[in-house]
Amino acid sequence: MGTQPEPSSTPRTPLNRERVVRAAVALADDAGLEALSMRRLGQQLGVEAMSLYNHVTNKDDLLDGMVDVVFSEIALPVVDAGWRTAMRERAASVREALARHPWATGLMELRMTYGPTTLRHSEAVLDCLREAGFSTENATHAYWLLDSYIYGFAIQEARLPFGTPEELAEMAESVLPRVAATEYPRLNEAAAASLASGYGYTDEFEFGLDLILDGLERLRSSG
Amino acid sequence: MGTQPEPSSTPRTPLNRERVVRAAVALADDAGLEALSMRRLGQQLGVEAMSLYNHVTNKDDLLDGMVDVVFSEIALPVVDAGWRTAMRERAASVREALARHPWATGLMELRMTYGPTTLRHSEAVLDCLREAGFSTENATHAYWLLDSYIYGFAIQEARLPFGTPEELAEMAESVLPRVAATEYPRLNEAAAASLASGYGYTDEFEFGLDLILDGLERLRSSG
DNA sequence: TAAGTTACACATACACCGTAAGTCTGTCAA
DNA sequence: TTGACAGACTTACGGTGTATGTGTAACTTA
Repeated sequence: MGTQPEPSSTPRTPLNRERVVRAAVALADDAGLEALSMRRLGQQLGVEAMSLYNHVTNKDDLLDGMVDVVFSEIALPVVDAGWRTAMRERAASVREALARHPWATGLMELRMTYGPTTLRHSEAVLDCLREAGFSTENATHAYWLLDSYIYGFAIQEARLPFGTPEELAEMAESVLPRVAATEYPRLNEAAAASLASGYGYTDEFEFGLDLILDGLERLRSSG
Repeated sequence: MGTQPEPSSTPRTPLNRERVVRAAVALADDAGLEALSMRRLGQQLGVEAMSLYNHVTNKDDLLDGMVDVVFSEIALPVVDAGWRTAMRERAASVREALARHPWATGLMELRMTYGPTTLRHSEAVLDCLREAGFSTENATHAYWLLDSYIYGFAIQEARLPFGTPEELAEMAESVLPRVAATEYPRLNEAAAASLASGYGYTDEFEFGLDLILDGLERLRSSG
């Protein structure tokens, strides 16, 4: 091979779109979306900002790619297991993905990605419901309802500052007494009850999910 | 009164926080949130950008104020009418407010406003549910469930590009044939059905809402 | 009425942003 | 060897939020 290339001084790993997008996701994950600038991302990759534009047409394009990464982490529903567990698992999968990347909920609203990932996912969900006996209309209803609930829950979860029950307790102890008591008795009552029964987002999420699934089951078997 | 002030050359209306925030809301409403810059907002008010900082500590503070405006447009639940209609009307009110200001959903995630507006609202909702016979725990569940659904629905509604059935039809005609048919039969099927029955967001919203309210009613009367 | 204080619009300046445009360099094909 | 080309680099422009300092008109107090 004659003279080995012998990467004289810079052993540069060959940047590409995949690497750029993944680095962006990582950066947003642990520094927040507002910290994601082209210059800083370039820095993270050992490269000037403008070099990124060889692999990404735009910052918007980059953000689209990031959303796509998140969506690709969502498991497709498995029809064989029955529609109900399929929907339960899908819901959990979506929630986990959005919790893993809290910035994602903020992005989804703007960019609406009718890319193959999204389309395939929608198709799979609808197919699962139709196979289970839902009419076309009811399958659509069910999809809207479930997705609305899941996204809405994810947003609220991302918005609240406490992830663990301990954080919740700490927060409640410091904030509530000042605010509430006489003026907000119901809020106080609810907070106290939540504290008493080691409150957790997962339980809360599943409560609502099951209520919805119960309603959908009734819909399925009756119509 | 001697010499009337007689605003010699500049009859400046006396800027204040209220006016600044309202102008920001108006600007975001019809030019989009990304068009809202301090300079442009100042221009809109006939003032230099820096002058705004006499009434607003921050851009974040401004955004908080905007969110507060939106929340203040949401009607408090009226207990007398019964919990179900109270919750229905509240849901409609929230959805309308968020649809009026599509940028609001994008903001809510970040800033979490435990201001008096929000607290009072939460208190009223919880009180309504408790008065209707829900246990403390179930009232909390119900609140989470309803809010998640409403917010999630609002986001999806804001994300989709077609507001009217006509726009939907137009969109479907242009996009679907290219995408779907053999590869995405269920999506096609659903789209066709939606087109056939003059599809509308309000109907979709109320379907899910009623299903949830039914579930909650069962919860209330059983436990 | 005079002096002092305050409120608030303004101008300037800085660091950072996304990105258009052009240049330099290393690799591979002919 | 040479030519093409991919891709990283440099420079520059107009935009952003906002720290800092100045000027002025309106109120307060003596």
